[in-house]
Amino acid sequence: MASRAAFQIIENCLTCEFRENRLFCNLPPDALQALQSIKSSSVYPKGTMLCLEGQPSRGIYVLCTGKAKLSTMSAEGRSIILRIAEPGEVLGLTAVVSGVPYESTAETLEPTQANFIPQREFLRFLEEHAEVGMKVAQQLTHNCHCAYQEIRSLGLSSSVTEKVAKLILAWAEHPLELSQTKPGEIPIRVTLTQEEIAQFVGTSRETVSRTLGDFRRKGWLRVKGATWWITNRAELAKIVTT
Amino acid sequence: MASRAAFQIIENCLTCEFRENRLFCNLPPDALQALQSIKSSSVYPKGTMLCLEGQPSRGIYVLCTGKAKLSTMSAEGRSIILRIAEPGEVLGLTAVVSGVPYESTAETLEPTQANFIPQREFLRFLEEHAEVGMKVAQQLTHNCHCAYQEIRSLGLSSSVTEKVAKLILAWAEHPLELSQTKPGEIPIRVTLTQEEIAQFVGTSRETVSRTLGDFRRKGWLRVKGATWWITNRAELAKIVTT
DNA sequence: TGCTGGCTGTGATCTTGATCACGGGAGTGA
DNA sequence: TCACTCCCGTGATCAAGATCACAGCCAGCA
Repeated sequence: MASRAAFQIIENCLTCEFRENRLFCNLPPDALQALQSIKSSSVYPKGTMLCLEGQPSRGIYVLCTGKAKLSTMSAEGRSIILRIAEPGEVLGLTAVVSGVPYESTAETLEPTQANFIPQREFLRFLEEHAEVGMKVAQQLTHNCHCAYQEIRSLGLSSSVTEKVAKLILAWAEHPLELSQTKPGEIPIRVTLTQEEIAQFVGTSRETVSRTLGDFRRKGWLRVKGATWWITNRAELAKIVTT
Repeated sequence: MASRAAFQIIENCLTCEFRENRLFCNLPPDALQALQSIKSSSVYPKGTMLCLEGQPSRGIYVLCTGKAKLSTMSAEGRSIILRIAEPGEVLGLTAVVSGVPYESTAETLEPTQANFIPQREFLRFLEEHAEVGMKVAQQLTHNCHCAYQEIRSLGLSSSVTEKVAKLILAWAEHPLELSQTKPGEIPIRVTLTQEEIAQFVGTSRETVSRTLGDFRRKGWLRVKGATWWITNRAELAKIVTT
């Protein structure tokens, strides 16, 4: 289960090899330099709560590696997953920008490196580097976009089967790189439990289990631990468009 | 049905009496002056489509008076309402900021005055007036906030009854000012049809009809055309918290 | 005056998926 | 090695709400 490669730590934003592909990190050199001096980088184990819904905002987190699930709860304690944040994304931005409590809970799904920037320092940084404002806007836009996707999924997809298929196909956009892959099979890494998938698509755990069982029985999917293989993408896609 | 008062037109942002209470309009004088020179103000009749989902973005609209419903469609043509935009809000911001097509359709629900600002001019304006970036961020934050609310409503509320009650109570936050109001009754103006309410809460028109009928029969609600009276707010609230 | 089209009320039926209940397997720590 | 705790699979039951079908109402209009 542990990854074979040692966990890679990114020391310095300026020399980070991923910087250019990432939503928030690709800043002009002077801004990066300033960012470097106010951030504090840490590695958090799986299951760490970076932000807690309803807590006063302390600052933002920029994900360097790993993933975090953002979720929100109802008064009764039921919860729903808003989205999975990827490296390069900023967490807690809405709270810090508008000076309100965190609007969602962020929990790491894997060991995750993140840069924390305290609220005051970040706001000052924002004032001094106006170009960063645009990046902030883009991250917020991305949040909105994901939220709208989720709304479409919850409100417009007719059946749970369709929603689950849609989710799996979305994952298939970023397939795993494996040496021993049969042609036509798409390997993906699934870090969510069935319970969490259920929270993502707004249904119950049992229904997800049944749906996945269905897909497997039809030969559209193979599951082994956290690694899944999509064995018939076309059929899955057919469900979604219907 | 027509309002007795003549439709009030706001000529000038600098002298606009509502400016201070509004999300986007309360800008520093020099920014306002610049805005004044690039905006073009119009009054649109009810039912005008200001933005169309999927169309390339041409610019943004700032609502001065009136309301607009923002909706999005699935591939099959079913549609869902994302939120109702109020005066002071900016429409089409995500599209213009990220340079992508409009993400939702905006349709006026009443005769509506709005300031249109073309994309290029707005982006230039944004560069030259860094303070505005913060307003943009706040509007985007608001969009996110509403989207998350909607997700909670769609994914976490157990019953349709609850969602409808929640919606009505949200409207009750901005009651109508009427001369002949009985004490304890909250008059509200409802510009949505039952079909649209159904799209808002993610259910069918018939179910909304039945639910409202239920509320009326229980004496919690009185309906006359577009004016409704909430006659028992406490009972409605009871449903929501359960 | 009557007609037309959009909105609303309501009955009957049928499907989906929630919920309860239980067993089984895999990892983990004492 | 044995509990113990998470996950996952699956059966049975049941209710909420989608869908179809139709009728009434009202405003606007010729």
